[in-house]
Amino acid sequence: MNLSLAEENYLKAIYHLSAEGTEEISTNAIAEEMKTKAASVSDMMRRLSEKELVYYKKYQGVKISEIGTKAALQVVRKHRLWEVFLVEKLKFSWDQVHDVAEQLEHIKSKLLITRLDEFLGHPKFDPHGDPIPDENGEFKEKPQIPLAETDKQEEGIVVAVKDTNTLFLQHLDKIGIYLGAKVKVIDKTEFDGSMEINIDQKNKVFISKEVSQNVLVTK
Amino acid sequence: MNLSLAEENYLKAIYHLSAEGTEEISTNAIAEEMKTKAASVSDMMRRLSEKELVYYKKYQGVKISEIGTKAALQVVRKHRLWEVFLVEKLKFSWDQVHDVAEQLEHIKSKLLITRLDEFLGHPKFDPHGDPIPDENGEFKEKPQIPLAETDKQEEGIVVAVKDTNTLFLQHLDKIGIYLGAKVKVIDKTEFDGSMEINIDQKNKVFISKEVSQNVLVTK
DNA sequence: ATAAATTTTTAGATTAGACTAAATATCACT
DNA sequence: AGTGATATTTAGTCTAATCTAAAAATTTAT
Repeated sequence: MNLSLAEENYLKAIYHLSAEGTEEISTNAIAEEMKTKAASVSDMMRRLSEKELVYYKKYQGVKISEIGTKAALQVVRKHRLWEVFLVEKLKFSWDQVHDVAEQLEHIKSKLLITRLDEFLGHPKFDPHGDPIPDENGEFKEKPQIPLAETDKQEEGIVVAVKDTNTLFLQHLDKIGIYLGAKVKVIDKTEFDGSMEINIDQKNKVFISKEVSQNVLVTK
Repeated sequence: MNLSLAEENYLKAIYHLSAEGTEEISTNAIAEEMKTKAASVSDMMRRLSEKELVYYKKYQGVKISEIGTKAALQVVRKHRLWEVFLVEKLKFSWDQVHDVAEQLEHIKSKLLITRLDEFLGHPKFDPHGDPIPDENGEFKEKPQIPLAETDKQEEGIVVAVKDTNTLFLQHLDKIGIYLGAKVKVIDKTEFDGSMEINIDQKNKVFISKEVSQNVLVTK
């Protein structure tokens, strides 16, 4: 199936919205995600529906189809492989990769992705800790829990962030939290949700609830 | 200046047509190069002219401007850097790179190109032997002469091809001619322009005039 | 259960880019 | 210089994607 850039972006948005909960996605939710207007979304849903990439009944929201999911996963795969390339080979920092990967994910070439995947050594996770689907769209999640839910004295490896907002990522850089960092909860304050943690058995830092809820770790 | 994909492609085409001879490019020549119709070209020339990327007088052909040249050279730079990446890092063959580089050249990110250039070790020539312009659009040609004009007993290194047609490149692969091959003219036949050459002091092959005119060498 | 608020869809315009057919310029030749 | 051939431009459509404003459906709240 040959999809336009806009179609790929809509599918990806719907896929992501589906992933985080409900199955039936509202027109407004998509409009917000895509930073466009509801009218444009309605229109596109009609077209995607004709191509059987989504199930769509007027006023009843939309649900991504099997083929739609396949297509979305291929875009996600490309996006995340490029992110690995940008960070590992071209030394981009966390907050620089997104916009560029957003463009690169639409390059159409099977061979390119096969070779890129090989070149990078078949990575299973991108620099934010998100899993990279394989050629068939299969992937497995790392079990991830918010740092906020980690108990005192417990340790974990930072594997992902929930919020990928640039300001947040820059804040993490500043504190010294990075992907793969080993963190240990030293102290937790119940009333404001803040905590004191130890990074790589070196730096001790205080982090707010906002931070601890958005940093995901594995044991 | 923010250019659309179509605008970039037109500028590149005009730039390439300018490079090989005349300054005033005809509407039809551009239409042929772009595999589109003359009417579409007229339309685009009007728009590029408004943006001062080309000088255009109705019925008098078009000439690329300074800013137009700068823009075209940046696209060429990106195209050729990506070609180096595809061939050297991802093991693409000569004839596989073009279509993909054609897409990659439109990715917009200054940082990406700076870093890619570094990663590749600031290459000066692409895999076809064509020079890669630097950030300012500067580059220098290797002195290149068609193999056809090389005298008997003379040697040269294959540095470029004139024709980048897929069938031609595949033919070269088959014969055993590649970029960087050391060739020596063993015999030349005047009446049909064919010649017998020696590749890397090993294989002896016969090549037609069509081939010898399109393979470029340096001494 | 009905009115008010909200969400979603439709209708109608707009823009970039391409196309065909028709009109107009230029060129080439006697 | 005039005419036929060729090249180029204009005019008018088309499609994908977007938008605003208006209409219609659904949800919420009294």
